[in-house]
Amino acid sequence: MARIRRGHQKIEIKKMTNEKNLLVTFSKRRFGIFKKASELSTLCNVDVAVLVFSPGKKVFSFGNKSVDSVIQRFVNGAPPISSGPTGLIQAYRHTNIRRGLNAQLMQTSQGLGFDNSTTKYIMNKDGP
Amino acid sequence: MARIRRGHQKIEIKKMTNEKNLLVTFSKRRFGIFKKASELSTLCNVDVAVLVFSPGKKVFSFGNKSVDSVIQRFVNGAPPISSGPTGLIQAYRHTNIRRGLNAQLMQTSQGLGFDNSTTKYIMNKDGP
DNA sequence: AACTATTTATAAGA
DNA sequence: TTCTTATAAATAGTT
Repeated sequence: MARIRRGHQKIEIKKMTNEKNLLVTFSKRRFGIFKKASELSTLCNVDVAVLVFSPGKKVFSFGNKSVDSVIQRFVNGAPPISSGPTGLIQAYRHTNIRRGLNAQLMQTSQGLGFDNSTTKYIMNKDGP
Repeated sequence: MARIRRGHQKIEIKKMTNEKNLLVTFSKRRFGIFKKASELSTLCNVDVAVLVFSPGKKVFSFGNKSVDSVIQRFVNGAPPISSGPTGLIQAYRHTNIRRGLNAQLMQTSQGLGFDNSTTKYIMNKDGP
């Protein structure tokens, strides 16, 4: 058939309204991120973990090692606190203190719907 | 100058040997993943967290919310265990049980240096 | 699920 | 290290 192809358009980075497209896009992009994470891990010989919650509230994760070991390494800036009613939360606490500001700024950028071309991404960075 | 451009080549996905290139690539790709994660989060209105350890052993993280809140949501399949000498590890334990196989398979694929064109990515998936 | 036009990421270079 | 740009890779819309 002699149908003229209109080409594939770029999309705006904002919440997708079409639920069917959203689900397809979610799958494609989730796969894409996991692949990129895998490549980064291999190329640079570093540990990477990615956690993604689906629209259906399932959780998908990727890690070059087990996700749990990477998370544990992440949390390890804080020695595990093994008592108290909110033990797990407390275990994260002191890393939270150091990451708090950046985390907030990052969230703010997100909230404003930041723009590829001009906005700098603000990233958490923490280390020994 | 009349230098002929040789063009930019694709690279193999294996550990980079040139340390300088590795560091540049690490920075670029880390940024790329964080951007992708941000887009996924916005487009599909889902929670995402990414943890990356640098070659210099620093940890970089991205989350649409605070990384900690996303990790906590991830771990929440298991009620926090707040006692014992390895409290934090125990808190992860029962999610580990369900994710163990996939995590191992994924790691195996990594170890074999898997190939874009043929290998299927095996991803962790867990949910209620 | 598979196909392509287009957009986006990025390897190499400046 | 930050910018440029040619090529490779991801992906939006379609089939």
